[in-house]
Amino acid sequence: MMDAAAHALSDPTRRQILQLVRDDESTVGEIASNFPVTRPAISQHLKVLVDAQLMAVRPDGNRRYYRARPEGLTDLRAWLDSFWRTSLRNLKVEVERERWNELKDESQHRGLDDG
Amino acid sequence: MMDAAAHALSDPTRRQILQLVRDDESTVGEIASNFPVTRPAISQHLKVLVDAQLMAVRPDGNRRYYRARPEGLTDLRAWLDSFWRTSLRNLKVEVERERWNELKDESQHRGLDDG
DNA sequence: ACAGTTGGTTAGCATTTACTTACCAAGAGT
DNA sequence: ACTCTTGGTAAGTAAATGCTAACCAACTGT
Repeated sequence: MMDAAAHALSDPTRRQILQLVRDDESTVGEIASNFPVTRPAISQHLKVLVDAQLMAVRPDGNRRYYRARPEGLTDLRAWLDSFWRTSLRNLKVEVERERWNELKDESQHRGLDDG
Repeated sequence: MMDAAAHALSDPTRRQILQLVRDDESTVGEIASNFPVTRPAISQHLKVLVDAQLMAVRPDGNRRYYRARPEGLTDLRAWLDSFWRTSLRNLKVEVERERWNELKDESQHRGLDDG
């Protein structure tokens, strides 16, 4: 599920492909012309992206139009978001605890100085 | 930058490690005990995660406490969010255009039937 | 019918990756 | 001092990955 999406996004070329078709569908040739690698390489990347449900194909006669499929990112985004949120919350709680301890220390020192 | 984070997250074991230390820091041994692989393997995964800035270490005597570093996800999250949002917006626009064309067709047919 | 375009697939290659075993260094506890 | 615990590092290995060159299939336009 999410494994496929995470794996697909791990390659920089594949991320660039996604960005390239983000706003407009385009053919394999068009996509490949934007990269320093051969068309078969792009074709293989496209297969990975389609398998991961991050892209969809629309055959039209001779050509095949590829477009981005944002829904394919849902699971990964959910995971990332959940992780990010709780992790950050924990961090904040800890920082607050530290600050609290510092304040306690200060007041204790003040108490000693006064006594 | 983001490449390292994306690459680090592409491995399921590394994602599980992150989730494991999401709420509490823990030592290498503790982490490793949750996986079917040897401790050196975990150590290597931890190196990847730290290099990608997704984790931080706190040495304490003999042990090393690892914790998640959510800030390390900022760039990747931003990329994903931006991609997801604009891509989805484009999709919506297209669906609306299609629906519009359908409506136009319908009214044309009605016109023909009436004449 | 036939040449050109478009793009998926295969085989082979070099590199990377995830793993294990063996080893080593540093701190902890007796 | 010396042993045990903890964990990083190195070498080696099998599998996966990204690439190219060569090939093939399907559709296009003449």
